[in-house]
Amino acid sequence: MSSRCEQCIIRKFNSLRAMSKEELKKVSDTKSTKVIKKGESIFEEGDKLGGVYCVRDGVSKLSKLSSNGKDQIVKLAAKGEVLGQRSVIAEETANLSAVAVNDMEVCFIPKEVIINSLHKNPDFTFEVLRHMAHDLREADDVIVNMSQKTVKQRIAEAFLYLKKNYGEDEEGFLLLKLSREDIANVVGTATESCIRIISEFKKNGYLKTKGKKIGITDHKKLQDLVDGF
Amino acid sequence: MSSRCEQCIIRKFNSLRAMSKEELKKVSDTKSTKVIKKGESIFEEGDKLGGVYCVRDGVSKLSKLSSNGKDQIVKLAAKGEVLGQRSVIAEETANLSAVAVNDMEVCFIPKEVIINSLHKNPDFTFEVLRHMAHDLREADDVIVNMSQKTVKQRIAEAFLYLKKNYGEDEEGFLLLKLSREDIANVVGTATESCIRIISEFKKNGYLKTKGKKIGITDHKKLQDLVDGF
DNA sequence: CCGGGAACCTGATATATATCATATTCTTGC
DNA sequence: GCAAGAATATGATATATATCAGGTTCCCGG
Repeated sequence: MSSRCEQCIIRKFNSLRAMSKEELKKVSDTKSTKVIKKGESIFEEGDKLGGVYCVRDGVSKLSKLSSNGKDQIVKLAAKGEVLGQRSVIAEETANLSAVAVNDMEVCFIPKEVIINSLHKNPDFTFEVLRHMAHDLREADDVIVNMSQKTVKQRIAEAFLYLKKNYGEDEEGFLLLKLSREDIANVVGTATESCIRIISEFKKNGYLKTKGKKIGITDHKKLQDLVDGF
Repeated sequence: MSSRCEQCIIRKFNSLRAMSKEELKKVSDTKSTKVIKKGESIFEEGDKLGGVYCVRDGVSKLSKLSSNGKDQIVKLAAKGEVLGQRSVIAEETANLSAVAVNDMEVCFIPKEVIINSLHKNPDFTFEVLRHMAHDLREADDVIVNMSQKTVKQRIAEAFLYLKKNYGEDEEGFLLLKLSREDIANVVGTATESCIRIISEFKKNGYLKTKGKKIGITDHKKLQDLVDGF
């Protein structure tokens, strides 16, 4: 259960890989592993975070409650991603809530260890910076999509994204199972609209369903839709 | 015209302030100052940037062309801000275009100098990181606003933002003069819709105009609108 | 295996916003 | 100071999407 960070393969995928042996030892000695069940939250918008969370398994949705009472999902974070980094660096309370989409296992790393390395190890700092630069680009792209694409296009794009990032099973169904409500909250639309469009895609032969599972049957048509044809 | 960075007051407002004396000297020796006239671009989406641009005067709009042919303005950058940093750090081509909203003066700093400092000076790297963390938070907030607020709310918010960040003259007109089209592109709506809503706000007594100048006459009402009343 | 609650689905209708068309007003170069 | 083009304004209409209301299906705990 509580293995050593030095051996942890997850680390290879995030900025922790730029840490020195000693730093990793420090992290490993102070970290604690937590199991988060589906639907539970890791932290909430407004929380003061005492550290960051390294995702070992499962997927988390990062969302923010709007004044109209709806939750906007800003990002999905899977294995290898580090949550709470931005807030710790900016010394602000959390701007987003992190809720488990399925059962998760995360490692909590106290912020002191991270901050210490940020001040002493330029390689690590630079690595964190590179990741954040990447996140910022993605966020900018989301802004453009949100304001310039139709709901239909955004839903099509969401499915392509889910396929690309989380894959599908042997039968061609998406591995990451999101509720229609979650998809609606990613895309920024009403749940009913989302359901309606999924039905339409099914009728058109772009998607298939089996129980709650959803699979892509016409990748190209979805892509064309996103590109505006 | 071409003054020394060591004396430049602008620097106080951005991450360059964390540079050492020697680093600043290096920047100053390699930088070049450029004048950009209103409407001209500093760089375009897709350009390979050879360095970053430190804004000494004027305001730039950072925008991205969507597949539907519309320009979405993602951010406005004024005196003290550094443009192109994200692309240089991520070693990617520019994701956004930077166009001058009014006459500008910028300093071009070759990327080698920046990258060199990023690898050697943890204070500087951390400072850049903090700025980027801040930008990322703002971007996340924009995503939520874009998808959850009405056009009317977003326009109201835009005016409050312009007042807060760029101020107003003695008569109460906004100092930063944006065209209706630009405002529409910030907010992500059609120019006609934007004009219509501005007219409505004028009729309601929230705004006043004089030629192309726009002023806020009822701050509270606009704020209430944004908050959903 | 059954009952009940949650998730999903569909229809009718309301509403916000985009689009198209045209008029008016500014602004800028000559 | 005027002509011409750009920016602003406004009306009519189309369309996408939200909202409300009532279903059906799924799935889990007992």
